[in-house]
Amino acid sequence: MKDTITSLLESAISALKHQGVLPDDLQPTLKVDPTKDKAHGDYATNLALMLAKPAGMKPRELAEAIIEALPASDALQKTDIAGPGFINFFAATDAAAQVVAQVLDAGDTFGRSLVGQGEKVQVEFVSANPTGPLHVGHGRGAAIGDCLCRLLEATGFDVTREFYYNDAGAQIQNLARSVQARAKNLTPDDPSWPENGYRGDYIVAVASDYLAGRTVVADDREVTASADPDSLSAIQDFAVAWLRREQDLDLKAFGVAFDVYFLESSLYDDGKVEATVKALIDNGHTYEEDGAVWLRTTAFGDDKDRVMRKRDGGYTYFLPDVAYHLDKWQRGFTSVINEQGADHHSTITRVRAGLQALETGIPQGFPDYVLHQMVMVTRSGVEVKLSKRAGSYVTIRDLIDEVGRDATRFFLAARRADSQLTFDIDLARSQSNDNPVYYVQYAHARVCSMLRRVEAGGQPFDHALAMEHLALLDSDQEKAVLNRLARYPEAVENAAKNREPQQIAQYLLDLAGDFHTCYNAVKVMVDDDATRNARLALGLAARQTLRNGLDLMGVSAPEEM
RNA sequence: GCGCCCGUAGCUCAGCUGGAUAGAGUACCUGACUACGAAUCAGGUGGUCGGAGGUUCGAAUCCUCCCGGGCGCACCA
Repeated sequence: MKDTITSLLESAISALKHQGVLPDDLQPTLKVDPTKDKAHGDYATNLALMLAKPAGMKPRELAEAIIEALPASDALQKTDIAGPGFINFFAATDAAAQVVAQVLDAGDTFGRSLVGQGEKVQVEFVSANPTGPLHVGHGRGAAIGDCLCRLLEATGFDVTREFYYNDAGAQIQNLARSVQARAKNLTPDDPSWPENGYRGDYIVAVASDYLAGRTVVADDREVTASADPDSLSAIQDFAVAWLRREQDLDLKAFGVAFDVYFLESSLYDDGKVEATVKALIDNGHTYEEDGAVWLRTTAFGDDKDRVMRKRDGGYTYFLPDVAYHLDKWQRGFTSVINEQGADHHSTITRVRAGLQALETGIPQGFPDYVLHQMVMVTRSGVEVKLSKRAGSYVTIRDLIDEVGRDATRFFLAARRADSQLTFDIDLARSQSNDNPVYYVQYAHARVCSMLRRVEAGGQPFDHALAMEHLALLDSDQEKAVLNRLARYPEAVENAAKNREPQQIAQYLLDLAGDFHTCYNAVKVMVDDDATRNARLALGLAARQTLRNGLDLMGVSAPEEM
């Protein structure tokens, strides 16, 4: 519908150019938007307002000229000029209703497109170090990152999900010491408890499995415990595998899976860190000062230079980061999105500067970032502090257990990534029926229920008959649903392009709202075969679209609730 | 002090990259199940879009400066 109007406007413009009303060199960008108020028709354009000045005419006069020049079309019922010079388009009912046929024909593929043209995209998200169960911040990253991947897949990209972690740094040694202390029956209150040791209960479980000689299998590793409480390195190997497995289970419960697990230590093992250092030095972007080697990141937009090799000979964290992103580029990912917490935002400039200093032709904006702001969790009106070390943080598993996977995923992905989020556990748990996700799922279940009912009543849905009578869908409520359905493909494309999963959540709430309103206003189970089947078809199209949208969010579409 | 993000109804948040009278949910009032599922719907109360300037036909949206909040600012990761 939108495309039809756009092409009509294009011919109108060229006609007006021909008549000399508009200057020949004018190249207006056409903007046709769905209207908010149905009194303004179905679609509107601000074209006359945009062109009034270059044309030297009053907006309303120009709008009249444009309408005059518009070719005749069956798709339009009428056009109007409104307000300061908007042109409103009223779609002919049978043309608008064709979207029902489109949705039912396309089925699961409705809304999918090929705009990505098979381009490889890598999305790195969660990337938690294996020192504890995933917390709610990781959950937000998982929900947003996975939804982003689904959106990119739906728009024709070839997506790789990647999880990056460090199994060798200071935090991992701290983990090993904490497990060892538990294995030796120490508690965090003990004077010889490791400084800043991990206090969480899971450390007790790791220690007990270690002493029992258990074998743990994670997605990317398998380790059998040696049970020797004095071997710190054996404890470390086991603890890392144990927590990787724990995180795998968290992610599985959340419905998120990764294609690649990438180890920071492999960058050292494969000589990639050394190679990166050498390239940076060879390119002349480094200097020595105070016994350390610095990278001149200020040459690439940073506000101060950064140490890359410490006085003790070790590397700072950002060097492997640069080597890692060079590796991504070399693996053929020209498009890389990093989804991470906003507390890491300062690495963006640094990593990009390091990549530029390598002078390998990597574009300045590589990689892309989607940052999510902090999640504050409240219980009984009091903030629950997120702290791995304290061991009292809210895990993603807690939330799934308390409010369910669907609600948790929807809640965490339904808000803009760059605004802070308050997750009120009491509200999510005690009033879970008020959660928006149920509103959307209920709309889906309602259509399923109708379908069951007509089949049980011996009047099953007649697709061919429905398609002949789609023009009967002419009430305001039905038109609202039709318009909403027609906008779904664009919503998916926009959400993917803008990297904003919450736009899908918003769309689903809008569609469910339109549907519920229609359901209450227009009875489907009527005697007239043509009317009943046309209305059922509308319901089925809504159900299909709800299902497709929920799938993009990794949320189920139940047939009954 | 410097940098990034945010500030929209009592509360939780949308607002389709500049459009028409700023919208949902929740909370609080009024109504609708002897019709398809009331986990729903219809109506009402509730706003100086943090503030002040600017850009233009038009600003919650873009620019500048303030105010307020969050997060960063290591030879930690």
